Amino acid sequence: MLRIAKLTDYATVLMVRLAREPGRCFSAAQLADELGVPQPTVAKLLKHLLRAHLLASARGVGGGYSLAMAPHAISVADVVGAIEGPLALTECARGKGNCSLERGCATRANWQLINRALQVALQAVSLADMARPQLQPIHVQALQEKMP
Amino acid sequence: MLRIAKLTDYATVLMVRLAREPGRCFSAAQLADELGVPQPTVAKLLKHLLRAHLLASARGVGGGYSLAMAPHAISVADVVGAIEGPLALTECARGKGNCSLERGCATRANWQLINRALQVALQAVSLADMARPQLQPIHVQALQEKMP
DNA sequence: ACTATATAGAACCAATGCAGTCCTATTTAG
DNA sequence: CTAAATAGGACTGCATTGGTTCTATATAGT
Repeated sequence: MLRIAKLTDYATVLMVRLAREPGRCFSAAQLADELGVPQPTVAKLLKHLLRAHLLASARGVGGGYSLAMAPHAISVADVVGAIEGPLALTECARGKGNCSLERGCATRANWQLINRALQVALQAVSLADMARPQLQPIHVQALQEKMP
Repeated sequence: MLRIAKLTDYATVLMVRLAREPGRCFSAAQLADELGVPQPTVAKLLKHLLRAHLLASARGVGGGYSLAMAPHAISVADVVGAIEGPLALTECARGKGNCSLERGCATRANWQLINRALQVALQAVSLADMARPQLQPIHVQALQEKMP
């Protein structure tokens, strides 16, 4: 398992579609029709992505959504984060010790490192990359430099 | 989000505990008591881990569980896989196209690569590593060689 | 042989979270 | 002024998960 939510999956597909024509403005109905996903669901996702500042919107007739940044400046991590919130594999990985195991739980610090590795992996892939038919192998090297 | 299940978290804590004394045999009650997790829950997890061949068991009086392999030979990916099943971030990542987007979904192949990167990251960390107080930074380099 | 202590495996229940819908503003081009 | 859009909620049915319980089986010690 360890799967992302289905809605998050849709969101990435949406974003990749937008990334193929970065300037253009798409209405929710248009995207829903094109991707074969129900219109209300698409609309909801677009709102979420907007609030995360990944999209720009235009209201009224002829309005719609477009990318807020260049495709290469938006990562998969951004999209996942916008829909699912901050990445936290384990309960304790997001601070606030509501972990019943607290004392003697030596695995915590290690989970945070794994967490970080995952995040770096998702950040390494941009929408521009995803829009390409076949991505280059992901290079999560040099993790040390990115570590605090 | 993108979190592992709470039970999976428990499972790793259990396995790390066993990894600290690889030879020793622990009963479910013993582990439950030591970790502060309800006994039935611990028992269930141990059964799952057993079926995945990560543990060996001994029935009867004085019985219990112990690691089936050396701590360095069991990875976090093994433990996660034993509890949550095979890793598949997206619906389409696990074959069988029950993905409504099918046609024109160029993101699929790319998700599979991300998937793979994650798996490699989890496989790179063993129970022996987790048992250490502070893990070395994860090196998911040379991903190409591991790719088919 | 009998009993206490374990695991083996399955069935079961409650609750949380998620996918999806709907409704009511608000904005804007024509 | 109207039609076409987004903005932002609230709401609901369902699936998954966390957790329990029950029965069967194996084994060490007496």
